[in-house]
Amino acid sequence: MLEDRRLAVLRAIVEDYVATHEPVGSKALVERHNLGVSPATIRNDMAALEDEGYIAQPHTSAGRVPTDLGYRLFVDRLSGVKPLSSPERRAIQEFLDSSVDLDDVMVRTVRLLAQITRQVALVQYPTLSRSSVRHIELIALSTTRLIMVLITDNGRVEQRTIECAAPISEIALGDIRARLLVAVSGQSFLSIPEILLTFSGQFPAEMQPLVTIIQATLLDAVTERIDERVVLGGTAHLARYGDAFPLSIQPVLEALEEQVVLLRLLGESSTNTSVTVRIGHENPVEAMESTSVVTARYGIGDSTVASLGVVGPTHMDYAGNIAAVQAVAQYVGRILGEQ
Amino acid sequence: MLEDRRLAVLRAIVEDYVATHEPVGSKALVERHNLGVSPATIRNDMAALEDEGYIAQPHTSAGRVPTDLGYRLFVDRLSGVKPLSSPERRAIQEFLDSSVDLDDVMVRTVRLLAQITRQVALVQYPTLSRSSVRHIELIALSTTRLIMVLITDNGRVEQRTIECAAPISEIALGDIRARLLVAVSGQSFLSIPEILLTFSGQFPAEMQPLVTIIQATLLDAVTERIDERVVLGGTAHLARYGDAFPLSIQPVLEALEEQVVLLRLLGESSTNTSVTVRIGHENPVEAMESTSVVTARYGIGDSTVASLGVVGPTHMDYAGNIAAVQAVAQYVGRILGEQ
DNA sequence: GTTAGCACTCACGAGTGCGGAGTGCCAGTG
DNA sequence: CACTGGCACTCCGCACTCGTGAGTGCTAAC
Repeated sequence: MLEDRRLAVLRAIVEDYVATHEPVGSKALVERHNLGVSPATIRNDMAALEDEGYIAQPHTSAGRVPTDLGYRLFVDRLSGVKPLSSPERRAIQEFLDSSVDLDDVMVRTVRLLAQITRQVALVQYPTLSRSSVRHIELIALSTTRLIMVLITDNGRVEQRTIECAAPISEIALGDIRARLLVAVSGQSFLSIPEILLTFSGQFPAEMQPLVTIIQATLLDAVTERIDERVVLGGTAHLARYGDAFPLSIQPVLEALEEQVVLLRLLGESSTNTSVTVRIGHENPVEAMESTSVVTARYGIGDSTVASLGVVGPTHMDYAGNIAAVQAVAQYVGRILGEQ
Repeated sequence: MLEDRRLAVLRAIVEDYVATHEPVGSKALVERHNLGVSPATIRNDMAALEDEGYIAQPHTSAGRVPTDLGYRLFVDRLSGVKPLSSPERRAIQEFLDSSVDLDDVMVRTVRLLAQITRQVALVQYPTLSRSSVRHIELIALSTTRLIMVLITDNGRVEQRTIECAAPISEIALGDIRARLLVAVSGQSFLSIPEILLTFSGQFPAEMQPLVTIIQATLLDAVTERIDERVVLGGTAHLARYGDAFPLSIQPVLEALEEQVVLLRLLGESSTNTSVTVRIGHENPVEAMESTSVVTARYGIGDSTVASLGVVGPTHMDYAGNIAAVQAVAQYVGRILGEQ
């Protein structure tokens, strides 16, 4: 009973603070929410909540502000996910349905997510590690330069240019291309390194330099670059909070320019729950100490393919963002499955 | 003589204002620059410059600030391009040399440009209109879905997925692929529409639906999407000027998320001079009224391929940015030519 | 054409005072 | 024992004042 009210107070504080971005006091709290008690009682609860570390006051005799821990409790225990309205759902579906290729799906998704959450959105390309090779192409661009194009079964296209020391023989290249196609076509990316182990044996000595460099490039493409691409959108939303945004947005913008950072933000989401929320210092990136990240995995069918999510200030609308991220992840998975 | 000093005064004002971001007064001016005259004289010149619209004062009895017109004159008449130091040049070369493919060149270029200018950088992909087709590939991903991959002679890869109403016949697809390859291979993008006019005639009636949709997609790819891609980097630099940045950075960030805007910023650069500078209201985009854009074209050999540039506040270091943009454009052209 | 002097303007910062929102504590009540 | 009303206290934020100084325009002299 008592515990219940404390939690209700925390919830009310978070809701008010998210709405106003201003420290919230006991009196305002009882006015806005109809908790059936007096401000004085609320103050006692607040004092307790502060002792436990869920809220804090910026300075003496100011209202209370939720701490990271407070948001954590709020997210874990209190907030029911509010489902999107059906017009919203229809809009998502229609918007994503009109995509023409994978790039387009990614770009549209990131825009959509940024727009409905009014936060910075991240969308990771389907990971290569779960994909298999649909086609591989080797094409000479000049006498010493060729391009390798790799097409996955879910429509992702990877390219690499290769610079050769010696002039490329068209015949040798055709030969390698044909045999490589047979060897890797339909194979999963994870099995490629093993397949390549014995691949170069079938070629005569004079072709070895070319075979070797092609092989190395392919190996590099299926290992090094796995999971690499993340698209980003809606950075303008960061500027929406004038000075209200904790500190400057510069370090945040800087961090968001690093693919590595984006991958870390998205990457380590747990697999058991559908949506992962990382609040403030819980983030694995230092510059993101004053932001929260909401991510979800999306997949084609049952297999997990990649993650997407949003980044915003810790005082974000968690319920809304969680719902949006979840819904968009669902739809993206569906779209990719359909195509 | 008199005119000369006026220009020198304008130059000094611009330089000081760019350095300090604070209105500059007559006394400070004679102290920092050794113009051989007294503050009073400078004041007369300032009054004249203000009448002509080159400078303005934020409020009565404050120092002067250059207007867009002032910057324009400064750029046109006064600033000598300061060449990059040779270590800088070497760094550029080395950094770009280690790129593995076109995507990589673009990403590295935008990072490099953002880093040396400390501004937002834009780099446009080589335009398709000047490219020709090196290879085209059609690959079935499922029974009703196929992917078209287009490879240009400068290593750019374009992809499109195609959804068919009826199941795709592998044999028909192979046939179309072979003939399409013969028809468009080596042809310039501009000539593709013409070539396609008579292309479908050689196929029997039952293959027409498939041929038609492939043809339409190819046509779409070589016309609609031409010039479309611009990469962006260094947005964090916008946040560097606290309140000093004219107004909020939000509209600027929003505008920079639109590919169309980026293309307009880059696109209309004049061809006769090597570098184009557009100052404040000279920009074709409303949200960019308080920013300046420095762009240059880069090309492989003599043919113009695309543009790159930087975006920053009007009070930017024009001489430095012009030099950097010019140098980077040169090196990118060289790298793309080499590969 | 240049300079020195002078009166004037006005943004800015420091200092002051006050109101109000908020708190903690304590004593009283069902 | 939990809740409430009351009270003293803190301290932020705002408005106001005022002195200072940088900067200007004008005029008269060189």
